Amino acid sequence: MSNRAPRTPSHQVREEVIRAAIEILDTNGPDGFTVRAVADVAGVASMAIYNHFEGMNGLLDALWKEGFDGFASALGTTTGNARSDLMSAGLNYRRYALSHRGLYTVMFLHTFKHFKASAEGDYAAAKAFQVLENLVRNGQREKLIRAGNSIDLAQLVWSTCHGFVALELKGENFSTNTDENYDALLLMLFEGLRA
Amino acid sequence: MSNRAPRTPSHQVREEVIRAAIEILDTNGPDGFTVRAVADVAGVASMAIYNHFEGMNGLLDALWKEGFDGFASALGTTTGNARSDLMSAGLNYRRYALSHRGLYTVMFLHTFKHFKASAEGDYAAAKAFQVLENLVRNGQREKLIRAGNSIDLAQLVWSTCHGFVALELKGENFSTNTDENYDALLLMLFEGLRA
DNA sequence: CTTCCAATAGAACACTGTCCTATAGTTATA
DNA sequence: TATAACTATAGGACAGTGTTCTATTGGAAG
Repeated sequence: MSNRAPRTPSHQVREEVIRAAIEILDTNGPDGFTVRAVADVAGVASMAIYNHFEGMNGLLDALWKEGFDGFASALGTTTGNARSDLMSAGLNYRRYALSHRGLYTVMFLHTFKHFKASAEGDYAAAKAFQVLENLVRNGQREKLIRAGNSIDLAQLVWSTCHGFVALELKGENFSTNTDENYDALLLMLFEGLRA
Repeated sequence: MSNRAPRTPSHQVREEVIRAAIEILDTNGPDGFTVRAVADVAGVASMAIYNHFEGMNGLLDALWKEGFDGFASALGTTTGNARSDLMSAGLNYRRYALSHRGLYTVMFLHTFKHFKASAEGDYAAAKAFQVLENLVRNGQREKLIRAGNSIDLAQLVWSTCHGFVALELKGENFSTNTDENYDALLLMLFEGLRA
């Protein structure tokens, strides 16, 4: 007879590992995020992380890519109205970050040991940024945002949203009514960038 | 005869350790930041970090406090003119962060394993935030900033500056002329918050 | 039914934070 | 000055890290 743990079908291992990794990061942050812990939660042998990814680094890169792809989707829900698209992008930025703490941690909040995003990872990040830049350009076309380098302006939007969310997730938020204050941040942003 | 390393005088050990810790964080970030590495760079036995601090956590807490104290000083250079005080606080925010990468990393950018700031650490952070809040209040008194909860408004200022700096230090800056774009960020901020 | 891929268990390595012990340099006190 | 108290040092130990290697065996394809 066999004492072995039941074998996870090959085609499920990868997604199980990613699901477990996100679960750990969502719940505990980077602290308990180890190869062995991820494998345990996934119900999979540690070696799976080396066979299906390239170790911890490869797993992080997969999370990075998944994170930025989802981020681009969350920001890019266009309705045609430039103003509401910009506003909802701002709101969705925070919404995505709060509902995907783990992925946002990998993308923006934590420096994982030895981790460096791959070329595809950088590309995914650049594509997410491009979504934002397009929104800015649409806003400029509609005279909602002032003229100027759209990359620079998009960077300002990104910085502003990220700063708020980063401090909120780190617990460095001294504001009491955080939701309303984020609305105020977005209004401030559009007021400060208007044509 | 003795093969031992020369002994560091007691009253110098603490500052040597802190100096070494900052040096490592400034140069390599959190990656090579280990008890043994800090001790080596400081020219001190590893045990010093346990005798003079409470291990790695205590060292991080000391850096946290030093960082926020310096931060408060950097932001709080008041000249009497509310407008220029606000503007220079914004500029000094980034200047401090860039010239104290290591401390800024401890304060805002990295989640160190098991680290939780002490009560005194939190107090130092709150005091630094208060400096910002006072600047906002002065701005409100001078009708440079709109009425409203000064804590919430200060949080917006902090978020905005932090977001830009965090992305810049993380290398997620797509803008070309970063210095000018930060100036634009501050102008956007004051435009968006004006009375 | 046989073959072959891959998921498993388990050991091993260097490196991490942490703690313990023993030694010896430094300082303070008698 | 001589003794005592303090503390910086060396070095080992432990449980966890990421990583790699081996051997076994479940399960799917032929």
